[in-house]
Amino acid sequence: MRRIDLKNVQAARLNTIRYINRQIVLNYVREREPISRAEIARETALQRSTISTIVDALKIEGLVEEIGEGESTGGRRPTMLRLRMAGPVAIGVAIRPTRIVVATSNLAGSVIEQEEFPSDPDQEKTLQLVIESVRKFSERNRASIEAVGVSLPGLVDPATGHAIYVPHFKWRDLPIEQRIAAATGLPVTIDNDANSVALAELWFGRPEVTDARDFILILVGQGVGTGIIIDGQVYRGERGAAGEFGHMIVGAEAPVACSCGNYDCWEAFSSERAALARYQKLCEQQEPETLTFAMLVDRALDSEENAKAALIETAHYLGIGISNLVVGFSPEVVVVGGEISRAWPLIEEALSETIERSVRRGLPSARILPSTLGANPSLLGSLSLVLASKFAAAFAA
Amino acid sequence: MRRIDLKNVQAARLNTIRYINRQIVLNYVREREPISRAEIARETALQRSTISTIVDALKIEGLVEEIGEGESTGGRRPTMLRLRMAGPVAIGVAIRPTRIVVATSNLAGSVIEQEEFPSDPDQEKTLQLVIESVRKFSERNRASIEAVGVSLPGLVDPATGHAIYVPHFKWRDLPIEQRIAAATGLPVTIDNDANSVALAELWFGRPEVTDARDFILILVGQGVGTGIIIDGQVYRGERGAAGEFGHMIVGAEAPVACSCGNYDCWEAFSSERAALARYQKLCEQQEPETLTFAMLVDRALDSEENAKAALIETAHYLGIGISNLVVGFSPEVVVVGGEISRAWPLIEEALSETIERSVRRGLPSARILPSTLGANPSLLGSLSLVLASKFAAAFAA
DNA sequence: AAACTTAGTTCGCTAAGGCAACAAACTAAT
DNA sequence: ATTAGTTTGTTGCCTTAGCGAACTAAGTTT
Repeated sequence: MRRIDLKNVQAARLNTIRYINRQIVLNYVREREPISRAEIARETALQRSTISTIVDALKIEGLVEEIGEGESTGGRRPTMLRLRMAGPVAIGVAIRPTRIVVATSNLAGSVIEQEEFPSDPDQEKTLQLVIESVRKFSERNRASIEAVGVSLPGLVDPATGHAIYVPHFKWRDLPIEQRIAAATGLPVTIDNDANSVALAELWFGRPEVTDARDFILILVGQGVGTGIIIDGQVYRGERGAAGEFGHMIVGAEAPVACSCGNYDCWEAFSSERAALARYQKLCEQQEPETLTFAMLVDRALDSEENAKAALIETAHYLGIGISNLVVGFSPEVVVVGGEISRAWPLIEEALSETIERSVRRGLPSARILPSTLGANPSLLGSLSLVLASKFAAAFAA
Repeated sequence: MRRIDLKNVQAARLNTIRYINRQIVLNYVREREPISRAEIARETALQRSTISTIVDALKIEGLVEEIGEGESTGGRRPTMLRLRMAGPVAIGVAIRPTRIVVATSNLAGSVIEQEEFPSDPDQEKTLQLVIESVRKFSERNRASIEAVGVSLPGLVDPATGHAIYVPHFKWRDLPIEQRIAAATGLPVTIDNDANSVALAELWFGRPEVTDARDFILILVGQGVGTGIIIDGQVYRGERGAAGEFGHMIVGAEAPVACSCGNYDCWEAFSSERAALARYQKLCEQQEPETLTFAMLVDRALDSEENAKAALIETAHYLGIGISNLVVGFSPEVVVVGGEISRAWPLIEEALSETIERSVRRGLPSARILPSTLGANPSLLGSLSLVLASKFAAAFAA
């Protein structure tokens, strides 16, 4: 029941019907593999002959492959289908404050080759490092690589391909999409890291998340980012500014300054930097500046009291912001991503406690879950920018 | 770029293509009337022959009519089309705390006949009054009336057709959709009043609003309701609980109790009841209990100082809640509806002042506009429940 | 008056799903 | 072991609906 947007709508052509059904069949193969033609026909109520024609086309395109026969249920045994596993199809570039990760993956999102290197303070040098790495992977897999996805820790306009403002690198209005596309000859998609990770959760997360049509991802890192999924797509709001919840005011006198310079933003209370600052303060005797957040989590998991206290206080503030979002969106799920999710057993209680406070008279409360995307969520996010576009619906209304 | 929901998706059939194009053509006629077949063909890039076939079908269905010829642009003069104006097609029922309005309208949402009567404290009697009124209109327009829309001031589950909880009437889990449908033999759609009014703004509001894909409607009445439009559709969240922003905590010691009994909800600070309580307090000498909010607005417009002060303080709290929502959703527009919008010149400053406070570093701020739906927004809302379903896209992904 | 233009219709063509029939391959009962 | 019944996948003809070209109607411009 969506209002048709006449400015963007595409009328249906004769091939539209085939395109729609092709995407549906492709998604059945992706989500229910291994699956037979006959079962897809039963589920979609399309004719078996129609499914066969579509599967033939998907096989020729290299998206789907047959993997032998399944069990008989009283008749001829079905031919089982799955996504084609071999061959890298996407390159993902995760630009993070200190380190940059570039990798190739197959259709299912499994990483095939991966490379990691530190960023350079100089904008041009960092960009050149990225371009060289992408070019290397692309040349090694001529023909099979179709596109590049790039995730950035900052404000991004995916429509124009410009990085509007990336605090850590002090990038302003950098046309990074065009730069990489021109240098590699490949199509490039860029997005904010939180949006990318939200997309990765939507397509490659645990079932509770991928089954949800509406959820919110909180990405805790140097800052705090949010990615909002509504009706199975990233919600951007006007000028892509939705998701800038990191700058919600949740108090005063935060332990560190926000990336925007203020001391009252949610990010200044809940980021990895905030947790580290709390730990430094608790320890009094000076901890070295080189202490990373990963090390802090390790110490907390080793039951070091100060480390645990710093994390729990950070989780408390994280919870305050989450409760604001839950009241607003009534999402099915809230996913917390970033290094902090490794410490889930320690912080879970502090998180849910704060959120319970905001549960009001019978309104459903969302489930709070840690991310399951592993050590490099923003890499999977950047890959998702490419992979999701192959499976998503780009049709109608 | 939406993820396909395999549990709800409908595969495309041969007639899907026709249905999609039919809805597109219908919406061109609605939004751009008067318009010719040839112009629709140019805009959609469909063949003139295709448009002609579709328009013929729409004429036979009684949705579209010809209204003579337009101006020549150097060749044969075009035949202009518009929505069929004659004949009521929808019945709308706006159930409000004190009065109930029932009306018929044509396809364009113009009210044709209208009836208003007070509600009865008894649940069954009120329901019987509504059913009798609907039946009268329906019998008077045999054949042409297609469906009934009902808007309610409370928690509603449009999926099951139950009024979950309507505070003013103390209705709990009332299957009102089935009751009216059974008694009148017509299809019935129900929804929350704020959602219905948001839908009316989306389809029948001023251009700044109907052109927006994302906006928020704030409906100020006995309570404060919110309707959220995202990507041209009502966002409901899990179990339809999105839009219950009225229960956001924005302070303590509100002038009146919220419908939920608490004194810290946004609704308790910003509703018509809150404004009346403020006025009573300012006047000290007892104002009669029968003073309505409409009278308060009239007095304020007559420059009575106490009335103005009560409204401005109410607007101040209204603004606090709105700024929370703006930060979260980054909508293009926020529309304020209800009696209070009549006092716009008085409250505009108080509203925008509060909202400016929350505008952070370059993030776009939404435009705040009064509703233009007239004296009975929830009536137009209930009619929209029927009319929108005729024009909306119910296809694909 | 002749040459263009634009609008709307007619008619055969093509793409793609529907449907029925059929062969292949299996299970289960006699 | 034979026969009957199921399930899968394919083949070929039918129908739907957009495409495109040709045609008529009705205007404007030179």
